[in-house]
Amino acid sequence: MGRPRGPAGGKASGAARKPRADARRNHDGLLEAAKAAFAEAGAEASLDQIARRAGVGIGTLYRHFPTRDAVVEAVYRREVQQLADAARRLIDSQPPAEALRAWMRLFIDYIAAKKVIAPALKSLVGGGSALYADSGARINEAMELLVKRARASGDIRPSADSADLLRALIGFAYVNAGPDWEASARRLIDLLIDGLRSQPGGK
Amino acid sequence: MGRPRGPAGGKASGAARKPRADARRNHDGLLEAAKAAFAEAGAEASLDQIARRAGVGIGTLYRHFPTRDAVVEAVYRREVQQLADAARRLIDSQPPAEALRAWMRLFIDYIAAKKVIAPALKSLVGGGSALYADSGARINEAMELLVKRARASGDIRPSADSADLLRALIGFAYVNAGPDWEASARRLIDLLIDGLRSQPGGK
DNA sequence: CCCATATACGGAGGACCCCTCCGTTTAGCA
DNA sequence: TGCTAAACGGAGGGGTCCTCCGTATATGGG
Repeated sequence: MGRPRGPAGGKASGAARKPRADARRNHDGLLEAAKAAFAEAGAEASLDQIARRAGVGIGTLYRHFPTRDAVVEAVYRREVQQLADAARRLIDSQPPAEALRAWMRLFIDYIAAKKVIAPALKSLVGGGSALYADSGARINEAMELLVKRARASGDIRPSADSADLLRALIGFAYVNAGPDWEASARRLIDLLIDGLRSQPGGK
Repeated sequence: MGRPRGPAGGKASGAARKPRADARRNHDGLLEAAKAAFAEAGAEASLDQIARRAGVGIGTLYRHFPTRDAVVEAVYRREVQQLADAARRLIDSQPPAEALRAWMRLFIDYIAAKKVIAPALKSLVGGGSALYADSGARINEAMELLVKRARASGDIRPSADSADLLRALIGFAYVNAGPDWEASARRLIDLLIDGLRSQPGGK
């Protein structure tokens, strides 16, 4: 049958075709619209509305993002990356336990600014869809790095577990309503840090 | 004109009529069906299905419970009451800080058994509908009682705040997925207690 | 016992949501 | 420029929550 004649050209396998220009444009537009919609309406924002806002059909949205979770994940991948990077910065600029505290506070600030991130993280620590695995892993690594350093330096008890702390942090952040929730979360972080500094079961 | 002739009789205002027998029957049946449905399918169980299961129309369900939250609230009011009562029992049987720890663990056990309770409590600590106010208040009181005693006895730091701790507890409970979540929640409770026993900011 | 009427019932239907499917349009290589 | 693979878009199916209103019935005074 001869070689294929279409623009698909050769490249049997391996490098995928470069996406079409309109596809890329729509992809970006959808992300922008989703980001805005989530910030306004929380993670419950309707996908139909997001598509309309981006000026594309709902079908287009679903081709780019197979499920609503995929939209959320895509929107916040970048934010999560920033959060993870911050951990490395903090660890270089202050004592391990303080870096841990500072990062946890930063985490809370992030949730406050973009509430959508919380459900995404919940699925990390829980049984949610595997789509969040990537972002989740980054956060996990950041937390683990901070905890390891603090443990190694003797700042916190040796039994400190990074997964536990992450759960706690997500929990604090999840209860994100009421005028006082941010302050409350910060107090709770301080309480955890104090607990970590004391001896287990000690007075 | 004259005075009303129907069975409504006089009683212009004040004591409401006794509800009709069929109404009471349906109310109970709906609660039973809802309890079962929530236990099986979690808090997301469909109201249409609950109505069908109870053998009544969806309209009947909505007359008895104006919103889905009202159904959840009604179902779990009793469980919440038990939890609140447990606080009083615990406080009489062990030292204040230990009573606090034991109650927090009990709370986690409750969530594990009936996941539906969690969203209800979230709305307490957050901005949810006022329908949960009643159950929420009971839990709040229980926590406050425990914290006050422990503070008064000097077991925990004077700055301990019961609302903060309740937030934390709800947060731990909310992240209720993964095989390890209960154990993790218990470790975190211990960590909080250790923090509460230490001096703020102290080593 | 009967019957008038307040009370309760039930489900069709509206508004919204998520997601699928497929006929139509278009970008971009040859 | 022509043609084909890629991308588009929205109708529509199945689901949810909740409202509305015509119909049925429990109940207590006469």
